[in-house]
Amino acid sequence: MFTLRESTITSVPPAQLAAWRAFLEAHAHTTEILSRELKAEEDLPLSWYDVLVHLNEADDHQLRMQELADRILLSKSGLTRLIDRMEREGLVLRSACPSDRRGTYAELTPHGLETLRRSAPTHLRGVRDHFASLLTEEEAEVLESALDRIAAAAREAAQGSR
Amino acid sequence: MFTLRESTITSVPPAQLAAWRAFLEAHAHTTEILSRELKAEEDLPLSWYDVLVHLNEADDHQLRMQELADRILLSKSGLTRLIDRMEREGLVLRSACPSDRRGTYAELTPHGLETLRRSAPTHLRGVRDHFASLLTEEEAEVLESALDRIAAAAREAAQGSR
DNA sequence: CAGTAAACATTGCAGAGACAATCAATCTTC
DNA sequence: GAAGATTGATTGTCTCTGCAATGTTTACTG
Repeated sequence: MFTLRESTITSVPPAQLAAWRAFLEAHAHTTEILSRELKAEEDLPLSWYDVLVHLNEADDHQLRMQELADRILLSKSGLTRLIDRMEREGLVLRSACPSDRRGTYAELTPHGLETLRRSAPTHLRGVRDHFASLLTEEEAEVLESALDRIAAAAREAAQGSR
Repeated sequence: MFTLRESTITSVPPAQLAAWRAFLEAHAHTTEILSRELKAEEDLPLSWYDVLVHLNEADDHQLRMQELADRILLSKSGLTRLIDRMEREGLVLRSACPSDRRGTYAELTPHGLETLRRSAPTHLRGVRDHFASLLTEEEAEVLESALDRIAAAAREAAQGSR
């Protein structure tokens, strides 16, 4: 009889499984805290901050909706609504893409830039206090390279199923 | 003049900031993929799987609502609705706590246990393929200890604000 | 160059979660 | 041991998100 317990077939080594669980816990807790702090101190949702950061890093402070959705890891429709809300508050604006009339740019406004500059210290302090300062230099390097590898693999795998 | 740029005051070292970004990316992509795979192959939401795992690990296959909510990192009301849905499908059931009549247990049913056993290989394979197999033994150990530390600190910090 | 296919963004809809208010039971304290 | 505070869970309501369908524009193909 070829009786094997399922757990034998698809097991994950204990150290790796523990790493996976720690990964989930750490993410849930840290993002929760950073989100609360940003909301409490700057009245800014973390998702808005994320949009501001990515637009600020882009050429001309603008990005195509599709591209921005990919970068902040949100669905297209999710981004449409998010930009709706932020546009209502004057943090971003939509502009037509001249070369492709289907396309739309989301663009940072001066008010959006100012909001980002005002909020960044709060967020960066949070990242430092709740994440960066708890890592040694060596650990940070290991995390970065290992997690980059994982993110890259996942991005490719996701591409296939989309 | 004591003019310091804000970024000087609250900066995060590049290696740590890169680690933070890789952390966010890796989490978003891997959970997305695992969730899709579990949904596609077992028609089970990841949040349901998570409940099944934690109940399975608990004594008598049951946990107080509060305790379960803490473990799966969900709000109390969120868990109430989640257990509603799972109870409707017969995967769990509610039972009264004998010692405290305010309390409610969520308890694994045989069908729930069977569903867990059926789904576990899919999930574990996903964790292995998209996470564990991409780490060396040393990396896994570093991740576990570093992320445990971060999770523990965040848990304490969150406790204060609740 | 006509006709189909693909890409971009938005909209309708429904699922899922958080917060605050509520109800019931237990604990505290005088 | 009664009044008030606290705890456990649920419910009402609102926000956010994803999926599928839609309208519009562009790209491909015979």
